[in-house]
This record gives sequence, structure tokens and C-alpha cells, in this order.
Amino acid sequence: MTQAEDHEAFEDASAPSLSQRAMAARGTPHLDGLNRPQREAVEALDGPVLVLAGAGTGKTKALTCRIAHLLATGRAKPWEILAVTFTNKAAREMKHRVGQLVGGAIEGMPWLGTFHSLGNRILRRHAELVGLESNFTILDTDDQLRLLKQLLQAEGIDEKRWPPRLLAGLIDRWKNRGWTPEALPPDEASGFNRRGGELYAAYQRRLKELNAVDFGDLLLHCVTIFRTHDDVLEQWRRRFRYILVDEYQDTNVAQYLWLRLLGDGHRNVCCVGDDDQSIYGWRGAEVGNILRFEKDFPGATVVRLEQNYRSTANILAAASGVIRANEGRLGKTLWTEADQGEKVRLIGHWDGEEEARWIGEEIEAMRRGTRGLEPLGLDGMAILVRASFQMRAFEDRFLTIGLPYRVIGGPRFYERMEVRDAMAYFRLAVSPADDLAFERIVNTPKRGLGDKAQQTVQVVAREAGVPLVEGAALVVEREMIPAKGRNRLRTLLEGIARWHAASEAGEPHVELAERILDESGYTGMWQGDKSPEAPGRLENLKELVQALDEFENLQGFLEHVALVMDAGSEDGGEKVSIMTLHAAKGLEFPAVFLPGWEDGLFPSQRSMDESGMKGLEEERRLAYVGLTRARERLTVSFAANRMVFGRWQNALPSRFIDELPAEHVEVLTPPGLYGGAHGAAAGFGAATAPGAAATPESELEARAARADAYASPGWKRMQARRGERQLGQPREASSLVIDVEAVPAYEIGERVFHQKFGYGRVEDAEGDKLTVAFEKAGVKRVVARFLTAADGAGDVPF
DNA sequence: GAGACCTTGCAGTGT
DNA sequence: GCAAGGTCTC
Repeated sequence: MTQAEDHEAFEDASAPSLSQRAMAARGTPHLDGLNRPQREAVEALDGPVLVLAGAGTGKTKALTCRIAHLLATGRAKPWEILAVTFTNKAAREMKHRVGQLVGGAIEGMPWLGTFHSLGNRILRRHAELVGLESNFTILDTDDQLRLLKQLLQAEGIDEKRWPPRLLAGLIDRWKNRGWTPEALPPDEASGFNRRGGELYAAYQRRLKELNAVDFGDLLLHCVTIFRTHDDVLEQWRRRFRYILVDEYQDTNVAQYLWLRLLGDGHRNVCCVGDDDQSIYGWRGAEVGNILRFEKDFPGATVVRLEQNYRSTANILAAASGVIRANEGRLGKTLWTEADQGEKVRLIGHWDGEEEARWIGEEIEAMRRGTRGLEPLGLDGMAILVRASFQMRAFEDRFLTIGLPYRVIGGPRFYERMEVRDAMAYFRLAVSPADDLAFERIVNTPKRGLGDKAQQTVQVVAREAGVPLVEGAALVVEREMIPAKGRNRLRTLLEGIARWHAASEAGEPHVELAERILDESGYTGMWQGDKSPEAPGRLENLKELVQALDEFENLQGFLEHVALVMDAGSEDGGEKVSIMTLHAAKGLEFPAVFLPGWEDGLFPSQRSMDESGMKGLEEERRLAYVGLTRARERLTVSFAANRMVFGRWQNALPSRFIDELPAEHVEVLTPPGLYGGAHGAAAGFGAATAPGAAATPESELEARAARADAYASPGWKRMQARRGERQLGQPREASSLVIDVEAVPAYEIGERVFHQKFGYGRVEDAEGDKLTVAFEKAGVKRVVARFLTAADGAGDVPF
């Protein structure tokens, strides 16, 4: 059937199209305000379309308008459109925007969601085709690891040498590539002590026994079903007349197969993406998918969105300068009509704490209005970090100064211990045969059931071939464990049976949940706990029960949690956002801070070690994503010293700093390191901890390392630029020599300040080496140039 | 069996 | 610097 026939058949079947008539009457308001390429992307409804959308070019707008257009022209009903995103956030956003465009006229879009949530829904309808029941459980990483651990133990594999996490990673990768155990290439299967393939198969068998799936299965099982059951595939192909995919550059092989299988019939597939923003290679994403689109779908319409509506010209130029260094791009030339705006600011700091302190002050200043700029709300500011451990310095600092912040995608609500425990109880109420849930809570709260007792239950259950609850019942019945534990185990089993019955009988789930936590003694356990975090945990439990209210039943809630994993509730109030660069994709802020631009941290050493040039290019794309999040103000920073695993490590400025085009960058002088250029130079490249720099030995090391530091391209460039800027002091800008005379002298008894140790009083002086009694850090020997006079040190706030 | 204490490995990104 | 896991003691 051709596209036209297809279209007509639909029109015939669906009576005169109301929406079409309405559109004729209303015109096409949803097309207003689109630029030419955007409009092209929206109006090319039939056949394959690839939209290459640079950062900030109105990608989501094009996508949502396209959906609106499909609906308005009567090409498709809301339920005939499959629209796929990567994150729940993106799905929510798109739903919201389509709703706005179309007006409340449509009842949402049932098939707009993430790959995983859509895969989940499809899989539940055909679960039996892959040996599951439709009420299967979705395992979280925790469960998955425990399962693998058991498997390895059963196989007698040394966990130390072959850690379960490694196997989990392998299996995840295989699933992302669309490989079932049967289809696993031999060279892959021979990994993990030559037993990878075998263990993968065993893991899948065990999942089936537990009626459970992991994340990868949600897609891979669908693919298997589509491939082996033509009738099922045909049914879904007929249903989804139009397919839209957001962030296509992030699709992995399994997702690609899933899409191709669904889209190959009518080929009404519209993929939107940006190869320059592909940052999920580590998760199995294949940039190749987007690069290959025109081969996969011959005759595809390709539209490029290149006009950027988000950032100032300076910011855009800085981002373009960085991404230019990548090879193998499809190549887009972003342009803007926006003003030059402020230059991108670059600043180096002594250490991570100083960096956090400075950013905190900048934020306060921006909030008040600074440098002749408009005051800016905290909601408009974001700090984007490479790795989540970097967030701590900011949290610590902001808590100290009382700056409100929110961490996005931080430690998740549903990953907290007490929430998981509670959910394990809920899972048992829904399906008592959930062995993993049973293991989790059998001795929580303490029921006197230690390793020995639990082993007995395991053995009995395995021998009888029954779930653990039933095995436990046998153990109680046969009196195989001491009376004390036995009685408590019996109580637990009775509880589970009772909760399950209540759940089946349709008892209101919120009350049931409360009752479960009560009767199991779980709430009581935390009430009796004197530790400082106990109240918080009880609070979380309360919140959990409240969250239940929005769902029909426990099962629906559990499913949602497994897929979404984020509490969603956002308390109001102006706050600075802190998040990883990955989490920031798709967002934008008037002011953005990008701290931690140090080689090894960003680009991440691991990424480069594991994937070489490919890894580096992905890191660079990540830098590009970060830079392009900013609308007006952008500040990049790095620190010379950073705490890693509790030790101070020195670092060199990121190579990406070299790639920032100088003419769009303003280099700032770090505060607190007196004397600007050369004062700062003293800090960078120091081989030792800031505090330890006091001893002569470490001072020598510091000098040696400093010479290296100057060889670092990032540093050289920064110095060169500083030199240009500070025309009056060109000698300092390139000087390798510490200008001792510039170091102020201190007197005995003088109050001083040290970046690391805080305030103190000079007790003794020997040349430039001073003994200082610090108020908090005690007595230390420090070099004079790491100190400032405590009073009148205007650029060193406490 | 449970809690205190010590050792070890770790933190790269997330549906 | 911290959490998880192991070991030791009650």
C-alpha cells in the first residue's frame, strides 16, 4: 500500500474528519512562528524524515508541532502515534506541550513515553510469548546484583576475581546490542572467565523462574517477540501509523531494532537528533544509527535546524569552537541573530573548595545584580558537573552560606534503603513468590534469622522446587530452626499471607501499605532507632505511602517506580540547580557554571582509557552539551587541587579549555591568590596537598611540577591570555620564578588567613616559613605566600 | 546471632 | 572520605 492509499483508507474508515474541518476553519495556528526548516520538518509527514537539530534550534518545538500537525490534518488519532523519548522528563515535557498546542481536545497520547515504558507496556501484552506472566516484576540494579551473586556462588566462581558488577555490566551491554544468550557471538560469550555466555543464559533462566525482567529485557524481549511472531508485529505496525523519535543519536542497537521492526512497513518514521550531542555511548548508544539513517531509510527527507534561539553569539562561538575538534560529524553550522552578549568567563582556582566558594559568591552576586547586569533568579542558574561526586563541594558550601539549591538526579528517593525495604514488603503482598523481595526483608527488622536460618530456607525451597515463602513455611513446619527465630518467621509468613489476601481482595492500597509497614514491625524498627537519620527515614516512609495515593493499586505503583525511579515532587522556591552534564541535556538556563574542567576529570580519564579517541570525542560532545545549556552567562572553571578518594591530587586544566576560542573568552583572576597571575601560578601544578606545601621538600616538588604545569596546553593558553589582558605586567604572566619579594612579611602575633586552614595567628617566623596557630586546624608550618593578612584582605572572604 | 571494629575498594555518566 | 563487607567478640 502506498502512503497515499494508506492515508485514504484511514480517512474512509474514520468518517469525515472533524479535525480536518476544524483545521480548515481555524487555519493552522500550530504552524505559526516556525522558521522555514522547522516548518519543513513539521510538514513532511509521509515517509522517513531525519531532523538534524543543533542545540537550541527548536527541536522540541518541531517535534511537538509535528504531532499537532498529524492530529490537526487528521492523519492520525492520538493513539496511532508512537512518540519515543529517552527520559521521563522529556516525555512529560512533550506531553505538556502537545496538550498546549492542540488544546485540551485530545485525551493525551497513550503511546508517548520512554523506550522502556513503552517496551514495558507492549511486553505485558505478550509476556507469555517469552515465558513470562503479564504481571512480571522489573528488577532494579540491587536485585539484579544479588541475583548474579547467587548465580556466581552456585557456580563456584570467585567473586573477588569475577565481581557480579562486571557480569551485570556485560549482560547489560549484550542486551543493549540486541543479543540474546543464543545470539551471543562466541568471542563475547567467552568473556568473564570463559563462562560469560553460559552465565548469561543461566541468569535469563533464573529471571524467567522469578517471573522477572531487567531493564534491558523490556526492549530485547519485545524485539524477540516481533522477530518470531509476524502476526504480533503486524498488529503493532498497523496500530502505529506514525513514529517519532527524540534524541535519535542516543539509541542503542536494541532500540534501533525495535524501531525498525515497527517502522519498516509504512516507513513513517521521523527521527530527531544531533550527532554532536551523542553522550550515551557508554550505555550502548550508537551514533552510527543517526549517521546511517539515510542508508537505512532510502529516500529520507533530511532537514537541518541550524538557527539557534537560545544562546548569545559568544556562547555559541565558544561551543562551536570546542565541538569543531571532533571528527566524523554530520556537520552543522549553528548561527544566531542574538547579540554577542558577555564573553565566556574562565577562571582557575586553588582547589575544589575554593571553586565552590567562588561560585557561591558569584551566584549571590548575580542574584543581586552585578557588573551592570540585571539581577537573576536562582531558578535561572545551574551548576553542571561531570561526575556526581563533584556535587558535594557545592552542597557543603551552599549549606554553609544558606544558599538554596536543588540536586537534580542525585541520590534518588526510591534508591534509599528504607524505601526499598518498604517496597519489598509491598512486592511480597502483591506476589508472595517474589524471592528477591523475601530475601531482602526476611530479617529486617531483626527476627533472629541469620545466615544459618536463611540458608536452611534456601536449601529446603530449592529441594522442594518452591518459592522461598513456601520453603520457609516448610522449615517452620518441620521445626528445622530454633524456636525463637521460627516463631518470628511464622509471624512474618502469616503476615505475608494476610497482606496478599487483602491485596487480592482489593483492600484500599494506601491503608494496606500502612498496615503492612506497621504489622511487619518495619515502622517500629525506625521509631525505636536512636540514630540521627531515623526521623528522616520515617519521613521518607510517610512520603512513600503518600505517593501511593496517585496510583490505582500497589502493582501499578511498583511498576511506575521501577521505570521512573524519581520522586517527582519538587518543592517550590527559588533554587540553584546542581546536576550532571548528562542530566542537563535538553535543559537551558540563563546562567550556567561549568566547574571541574581538569584533565582526567573532564575529559574523564576512564573514558579515555577505555575508549581512546572515541571516548575523548564523547567527552567533547559532553562539553558541547554543557556549553550550549547557557543562554546568557557562562562560566568555566577548574581547580589546581582536588580531593580524590580523600586525598589531595593536583590537576591540570582541561584540554577543552584550549579549544575555547580566545576571542570569545575572558580570563578572570582567581581571588585569594594574591598578586593575580604569579600568585595563581604558585598554586597550579603543585604536586602536593595545599597544606603540605609548607615543607621545603614539597616546595621543591611543587616547583618541578609547576614547570610541567606550564607545559600543559590549557595552562599555557590561560597564561598567554592573561598576559594579553594584563598588558601592564607581561613579565609576571610568563614568569616561572616565584617573586619572593612580592610576598608580604608577617609579624609575630599577626592574624592571618590560609585558604585551607582558615584563620590563625603567626607564632614564629623563619624566612618565609611561618609557624601559625590556626583556630580550627591547629599549629602548622606554612609558607608565607599561602597566607594573607586577616584584616584588610578584601579579596579573601573568610 | 548481633554489634563493634577494621579493611577494602571506590566515584562515570542512567532507563 | 565513605560505604560495604569481613572479622572478631560478646
